[in-house]
Amino acid sequence: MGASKSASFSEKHNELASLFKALSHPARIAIVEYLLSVDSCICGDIVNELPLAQPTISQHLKELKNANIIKGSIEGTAICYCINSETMVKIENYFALISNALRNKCC
Amino acid sequence: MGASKSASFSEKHNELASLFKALSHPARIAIVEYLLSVDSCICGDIVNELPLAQPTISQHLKELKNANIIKGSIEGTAICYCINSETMVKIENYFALISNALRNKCC
DNA sequence: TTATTATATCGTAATATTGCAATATAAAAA
DNA sequence: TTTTTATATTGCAATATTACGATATAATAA
Repeated sequence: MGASKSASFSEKHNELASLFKALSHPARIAIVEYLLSVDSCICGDIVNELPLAQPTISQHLKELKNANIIKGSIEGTAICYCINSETMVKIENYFALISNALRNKCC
Repeated sequence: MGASKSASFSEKHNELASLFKALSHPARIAIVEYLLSVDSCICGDIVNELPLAQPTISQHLKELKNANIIKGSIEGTAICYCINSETMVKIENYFALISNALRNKCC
């Protein structure tokens, strides 16, 4: 048989896994960090920042958008992408919870 | 052509992506949360906790171990797995950094 | 020694991801 | 309108992941 027994797992576990999957490619990490590094959200030059062809970047942006990690809004001809801080805080809180739980452990 | 242009990206971006890739499957999230839920690290019963065959779980454990998300030590016949809190704190700090950077943004 | 028990590895089929050329779409500029 | 510019979609080849049966390994129990 093959991939994806996701139906066997809880909604919560699947959602978390999807979030991390969106961040599981160096190009997508690079996009997130690039969006963090620029002052405003006025983008449209992500294609020139990465060593990938335009369709590939478009695909990565789509995955980040589907995972709610970035938001995109039409700005004339270009599309303005920026990071969805809500999602970032959500992930931060998850790990805060984890490392808090770990503080009461031996190991 | 096909997958993985990872050589084109920075070491840092590849490392982060690998970490998130290790967490990008619901079974591996379930393993992490199970390890968090048990009091001690005495495990060996992860196989009974998940709806997957033993070789599949062994494979997932290997990936989590390779990513330094869990640690395993031999405990007689069984192997005792537990979460590597250092790595968890590392990820937590990364997102703290991100949401901190986002506080100075408009969007 | 011979079970038994727990985990790992191998081999392989099913499926998913990645990357890009070609092409489509859609808005602004000429 | 036609051209230009920016982004999205399609189709497909290369590659990676997922899952598991069969089997190997390694430690303890009988």
